[in-house]
Amino acid sequence: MNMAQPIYARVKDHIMAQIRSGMLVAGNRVPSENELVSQFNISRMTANRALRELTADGFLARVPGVGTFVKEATPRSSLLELRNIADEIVARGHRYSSRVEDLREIQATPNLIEDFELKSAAPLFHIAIVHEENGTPVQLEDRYVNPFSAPLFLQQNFSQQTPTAYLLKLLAADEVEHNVEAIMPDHKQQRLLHITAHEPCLSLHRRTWSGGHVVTSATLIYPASRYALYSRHQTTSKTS
Amino acid sequence: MNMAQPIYARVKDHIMAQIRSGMLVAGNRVPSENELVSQFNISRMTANRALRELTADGFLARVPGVGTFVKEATPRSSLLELRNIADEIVARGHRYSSRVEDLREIQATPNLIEDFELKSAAPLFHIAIVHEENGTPVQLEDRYVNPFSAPLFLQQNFSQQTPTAYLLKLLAADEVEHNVEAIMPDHKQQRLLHITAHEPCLSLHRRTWSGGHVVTSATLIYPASRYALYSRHQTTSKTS
DNA sequence: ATCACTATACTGTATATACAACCTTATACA
DNA sequence: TGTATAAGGTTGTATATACAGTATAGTGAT
Repeated sequence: MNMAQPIYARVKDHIMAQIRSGMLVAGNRVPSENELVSQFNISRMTANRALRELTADGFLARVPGVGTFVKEATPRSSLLELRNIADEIVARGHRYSSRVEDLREIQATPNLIEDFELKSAAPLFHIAIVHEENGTPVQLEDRYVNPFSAPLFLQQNFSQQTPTAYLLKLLAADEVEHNVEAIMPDHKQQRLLHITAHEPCLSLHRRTWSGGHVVTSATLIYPASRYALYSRHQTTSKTS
Repeated sequence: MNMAQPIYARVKDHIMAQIRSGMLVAGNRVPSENELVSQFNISRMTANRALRELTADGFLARVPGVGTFVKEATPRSSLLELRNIADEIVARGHRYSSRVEDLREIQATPNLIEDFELKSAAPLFHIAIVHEENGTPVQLEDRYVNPFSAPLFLQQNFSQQTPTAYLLKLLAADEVEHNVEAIMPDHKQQRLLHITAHEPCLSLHRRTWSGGHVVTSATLIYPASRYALYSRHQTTSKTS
């Protein structure tokens, strides 16, 4: 086979494209192995590999004797990694949108002076942006950025590209600090997230260093009913 | 095949056991597919599946024309390290105490069957324990344990040693999954944690694997006013 | 000594075939 | 009507075979 992509990968892409486009949603049945055999003129083992790998990736669920089905996409954000929420939403096959609520230069408050390890008040960039999944607000991002690290920050079009994506492209993160709390959002936050007064939220505060300086400090607020933070990783294998 | 475990899984276990025991360390070469064929009297496709899946799991790296090698285990730190809350409290110079609220064998519910990757209902061990710092409840631990992994779990004295400490001593964790949410605790949880009705809590759900099996599944509830999750770590490579 | 070629080992993919286990539905029988 | 049985579709696993692509070691000719 002298193809750019192996057949099983093309079958995987074909199914993922249908999931991402919304043609297949959670609970829907995907073609059986034999149906894929007829559809693509491939062998059953190739179809099996495509479905098996998508199952291992968590997108499908298989039931012996019954069929293969699209799994529920649980909205959750990766915890330890710096990932772009827009990518996460699109990867679930959902629609991403955002509203920029504020974007300007401000003067560092005492709290921010501490956050950015400054010696005295200095200008910082600030952005407030609401990230939406299928039109529903799922994250309120309140971010401050060091002007020396990203001098062109204010000129970016953040309806095209999230602040995270821009900063990741611009700078390599050397060090990351996370602090996670459960909070009751204030009135303004409730309004921006379209939630009621009694819904708790996750507050993820993250500082990122690059080249020994604090590049950005962000508070990400997730409504509890719509989002969770997730991580799964292997640990160093040691027996002693 | 009327075996308890499929052949490819046994080959995977065989290799993982060597990695865990230290017989194979990072950089070492593992047997080639044809060597596994001779060693186990299996077909090459079965050997291929074992090595391919271990590669997808991140334990091995394969180089066409050369061989298959044990990959460097990248320790991903911290927020979510398996730490013993008693040690943390003592490390702060405070007094640790605990109250065991429940400790017995139960039958797996559908949710637990999924959590533990079981095929059908089976017995599991359960413990509910409140951890206290200077007499104030700071964590409610609701944990289920696989009896095959820790058969003597129910006989332990958990006022002397936390479940986490016992399990860590008994088993090496290969993989850990975390899910963090903000919740409003129910009445029972409020009572156990001595908090009022309007205080949000962090809910940290953690599953731990050892030797390819889910060893334990725990939900840790922290009152927002008394605890936050924190991590700070260096990143070796740029995250995309 | 250098280069080209060959043999060999290894991974990667694809197919055809086979059998087991499981589930649902239809059918036959009591 | 109710129950057993059969049939067919589904996933899960295992094997034998084939060919392509890659890396390395060795061989031989120049």
